[in-house]
Amino acid sequence: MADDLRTLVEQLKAVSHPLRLRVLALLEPGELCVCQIAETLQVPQSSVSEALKELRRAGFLTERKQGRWVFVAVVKKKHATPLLKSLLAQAGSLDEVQQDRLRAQEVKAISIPVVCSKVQKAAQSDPTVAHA
Amino acid sequence: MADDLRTLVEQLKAVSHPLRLRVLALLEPGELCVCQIAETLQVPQSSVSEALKELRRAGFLTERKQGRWVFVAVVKKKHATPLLKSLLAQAGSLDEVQQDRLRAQEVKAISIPVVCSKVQKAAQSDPTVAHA
DNA sequence: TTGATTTTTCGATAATTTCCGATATGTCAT
DNA sequence: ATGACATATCGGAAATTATCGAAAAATCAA
Repeated sequence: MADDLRTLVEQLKAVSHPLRLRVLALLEPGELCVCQIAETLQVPQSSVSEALKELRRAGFLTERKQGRWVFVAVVKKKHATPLLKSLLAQAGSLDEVQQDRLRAQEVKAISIPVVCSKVQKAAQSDPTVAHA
Repeated sequence: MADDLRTLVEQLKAVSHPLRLRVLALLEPGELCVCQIAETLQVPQSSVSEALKELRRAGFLTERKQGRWVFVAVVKKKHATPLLKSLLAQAGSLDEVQQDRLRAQEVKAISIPVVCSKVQKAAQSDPTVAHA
């Protein structure tokens, strides 16, 4: 999939960004929907959406639409380049990533509609800080 | 060496750039001096120097000063992260990289002082095109 | 249909990066 | 010391990217 230099550079650019790398690493254990990611990482939902767009363009993600929400996941190992695999391995051992994953567990314990509305309200009300 | 997310992102940024990635891949087979790289890739010497600075900051290169010139090489496998290794493996199979390496062979057949003066003259005279 | 809900896209500013000629630094030879 | 040469750094204009609120699009439910 990275059969020329430009493509490889684009893939690297996709992950050389804190949020995008966190999102990719967050998804490794299993799929999440957009609002779950936003809530887990405490960032605006539109930022998550744009991060996902880049990761998709790079070929790192797959999508599954279920009703109104979109679940994203890392491509299966079969389709992952060696580079992606070792990137995930290396990222997976980082504290910050492990904490994100713990947080995702908590978020997954809440029903998706509740998480989504939480994210939406956080956007409306308070800028910078994340609700109460 | 990449024990936190920010560090890993910095390393990825270092290689998510066509020239920097080409330089890194070019050095895998063995050390070269700055002017050899500039001549091989047909880019201004200052651009090479800045590319090397980033790659060094990321911890990918080692340096050896010999007289007026500086030889750079990729760190030994012992000190390379898995990520760096698979990056080099993947880059090494790209056509563009292989062509660069062939060109480096030709450049290495010329004595270094001659190569260096060539690079220097190319800078003075003709912009964009590479002399006659 | 309308309204509610989730995600994407747009818009516009700010911040960062790229690029390369010109200049500075450092090193050798004399 | 001086000059020649290799590399590094600077300056600053142009291009790219980041960020996130606001608006649009898409989907479901009634």
